[in-house]
This record gives sequence, structure tokens and C-alpha cells, in this order.
Amino acid sequence: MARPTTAERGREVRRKLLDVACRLIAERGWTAVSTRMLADRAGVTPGLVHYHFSSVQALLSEAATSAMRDYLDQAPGLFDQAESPSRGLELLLGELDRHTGLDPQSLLFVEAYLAATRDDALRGEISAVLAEFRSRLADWLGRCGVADPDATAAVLAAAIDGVLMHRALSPGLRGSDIAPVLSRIFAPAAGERGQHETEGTGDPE
Amino acid sequence: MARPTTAERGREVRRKLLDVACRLIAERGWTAVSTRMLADRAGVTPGLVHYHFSSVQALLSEAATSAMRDYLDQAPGLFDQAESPSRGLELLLGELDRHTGLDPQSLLFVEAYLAATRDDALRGEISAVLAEFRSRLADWLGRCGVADPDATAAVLAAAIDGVLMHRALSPGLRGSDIAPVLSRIFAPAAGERGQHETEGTGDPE
DNA sequence: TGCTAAATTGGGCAAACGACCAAGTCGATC
DNA sequence: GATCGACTTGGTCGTTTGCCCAATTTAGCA
Repeated sequence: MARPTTAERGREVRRKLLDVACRLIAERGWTAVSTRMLADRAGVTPGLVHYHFSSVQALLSEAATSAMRDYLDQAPGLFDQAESPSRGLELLLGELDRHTGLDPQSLLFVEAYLAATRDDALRGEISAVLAEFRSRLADWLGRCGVADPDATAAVLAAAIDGVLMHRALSPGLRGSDIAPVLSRIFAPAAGERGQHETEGTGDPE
Repeated sequence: MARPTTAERGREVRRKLLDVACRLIAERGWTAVSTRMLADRAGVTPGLVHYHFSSVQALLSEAATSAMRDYLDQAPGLFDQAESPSRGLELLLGELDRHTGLDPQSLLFVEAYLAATRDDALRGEISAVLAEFRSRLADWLGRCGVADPDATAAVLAAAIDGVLMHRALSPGLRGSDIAPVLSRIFAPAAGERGQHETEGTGDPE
């Protein structure tokens, strides 16, 4: 039967508050998330929020950073372990296509970026997470023979977020449309191209 | 000395409220801007805010959309009137370099994007402004002989916003670094290199 | 069987919120 | 000088905010 102990339920409440926070940030906006809103949605009393977290800001920050870390560690299809560069790009763009720009995941990222401009501690955490992702991206690009992998990774990461943000406002910008454009960034330095294969309408999935 | 009439001062107050709104949106975040905050900063009484505007939301929406329209109509260096493609790109990247990602202008854009995901009327206005900018960009790219100008313009516009947003978190991503990467987008697709001109630079009409 | 600490409740606080309004101040027009 | 409408004031409405806390319940340990 495994009846949960108090401590276990406590940990579960904390986890649920973090989960609810991510959804509410995307739904209402970072600064519009309130104590009672969180408690309501999580099915607990408002007092519990300040028992588990020192402040609403702290709760939101922890929720956002851990969600971003989790996602970037696992979700983008492990592009850098793909057997070929074109397969890696395919995975990356496929992942991009799974987001509309209006989904909680995408909105959480942008909300967190903005919140980080007003909170030094949060900025430190997020920029570290982002730097690590850029680093993975740059390593992979370097192995693909792409020129200037660091700058390319930075632009590519930024472009992905930008495309998601713009797509929220004007849908119709599908991954299959932007794939050929974005893959021009991968154009190898003069002389070393060959394993590159971006022709023939990359139609992910 | 032209003494301002009551009606003129009224118009001035309205204009000042719009101006202050833009700054406060960037500074505190869209949903955190309050009636009293606006009145305080504008040097007027709180009651005036709801005399000139039907609601705070309406004030913020009008402030953001008109500021975005003004900026996109005039500021990006009139890239599309440049005498050459490379000069146009230079103007565009120069403009990009004038923003840190933390300046009120950049933050206002991102805040407005997010607010638009929660306000249908605002989304309509903003996506129209954005669509017009993309259209100008696509026309110019088409004249430069860039393949798939529409999709390229969409990706380029998104990438610009993305770079600004990322730069707010990790400075050091300067325009001169990203210029060579971004300008690869202007090159023909990787598979058709050689058929067109050699590099992405200099393609006189 | 008591004891302690963690978890939870529900109420309460001062402050700030958006919106509204009656009263008063103006400048332009008659 | 009187009148009218646009503009401005200062205050109030009910609601919601973040945070706090005394009291209560529970689980694990002595």
C-alpha cells in the first residue's frame, strides 16, 4: 500500500509547487504569479508556500532554473551524439518544431530571461546554464567542421529562441521552412565541406 | 514664450505617460507596472492615468505598439535604402551593436512579445508591425539575390531579437563577432555554392 | 510511551492594487 | 462677464498582494 510519510508528502508538495510555478509563469507572466495563485493551483494552503520557500521570488527562480537545466540536459534530442551532422541538425530542428512558441516550455524560457535582467542571482544561474548549452553546441559544430564554432553556436542558440518567440506571434513559420535557411549557418569554411548534406528539403520527422 | 494652453498640456501629459510607460515596462516588467508608478514617474496624480486611458493595460499596449512602430519605421538605419547589400548588412549589424539587450528599447520589445501572448488585440497589432518589418527585409533580401527571401527575412528578424535577448544575459557577444556568422545566411544554400557568386559579399545589382 | 521536529492549517497584517468619482481649475468661445 | 467642455485634483471603493504566526497534526526516534 505504501502510505506516504509526512516527509515524503512534504517533498511532494515542494516539487508540486515548483511544477505549478513553471506553468503559472508561462500562463500569467513572471511578476503576475502570486502566493495564493500558486497555492490554489497546487491544492495547498497559502501558508505552505512560505514554509517551503523563503519568498515567491525564490520559488520562481528555483523553478525556472531547474526546469531549464533539466530541459537543456536531456530534451534537445541529444543532437551532439548523433551519428552525423545532418542527423544532429535534423534532431535539433525537429525539437524546434515541437514547440509553438506558446507552449509553457518556450514561454518559461523567455520569462526567465527577462526576470534575470532584474535579478543578479538569477542571471548568474541562467547564464551558466545557457553557457553550458552553447559550449555543447560549439563542440558539436567544431566536430562538424563548421567555421568559428563558438560564435556560430552563440548565434544559433539565440536564433532558436528568437524563432520560437516570433512564432508565438505569427504562426506559419514552420521548422521545415526555416531549416534550409538556418542550415546555411552551417556552411563549412572554404575547402572542408563534404560530410555536409543539407540539400533535398530537410523534412524532419 | 508660448504659454501652453490646457488642451496642449493635456496632450503633453498623455504623451509623457506613454513615454514613461515604455521605460517602466522595461524596468519592472509589463505586469508589474502600476497606476501609481506611472503617475509618480510622470509627475502627475494617479487619477489622471484613468482619465487619459481606459485602463492601465490599454496604456501599456498603446505605448508599446507605437514605440515599436516608430522604431522599426525609422531606426534600423534604413538598411533597405543602402547602395549595396553589404552596406545594408553593415547598417543592420551596426544598429544591432547599439543595443546591449539591457536597454529599454530591447527589453520593451521582448516584454511586448510576451504580453501579446496574453492579449489578442495586442498580438494583432504587434504581429502586423512585425510582419511589415519582415516584408521590408524580404524585399531587400530579394533584391540582393538571396535565396528564399521570405523565410530568410523571418529567420533573420527572429535571430536579431534572439541575439539581443541572449546578449542581456551574457555580454561579450559583440556585433563584430556575429557578423560573419549571420552573413552566412545571405549565402546561397550549401549545395549550390559555385553556381552563384563566390562569397556572400559584394553582389552589385 | 513520551518527545521533538517537520509539515500544515487558517487567520491576520499593513501595504498596494485598479478603478472610479465629485469637486474644482482652467482656456476658448460667445 | 458668462458659459462650456477639457483637464486636474484628492480621495475612496473593494480587492489582492507578500509575508507572518500561533496552533495543530503527523512521523520518526528514544
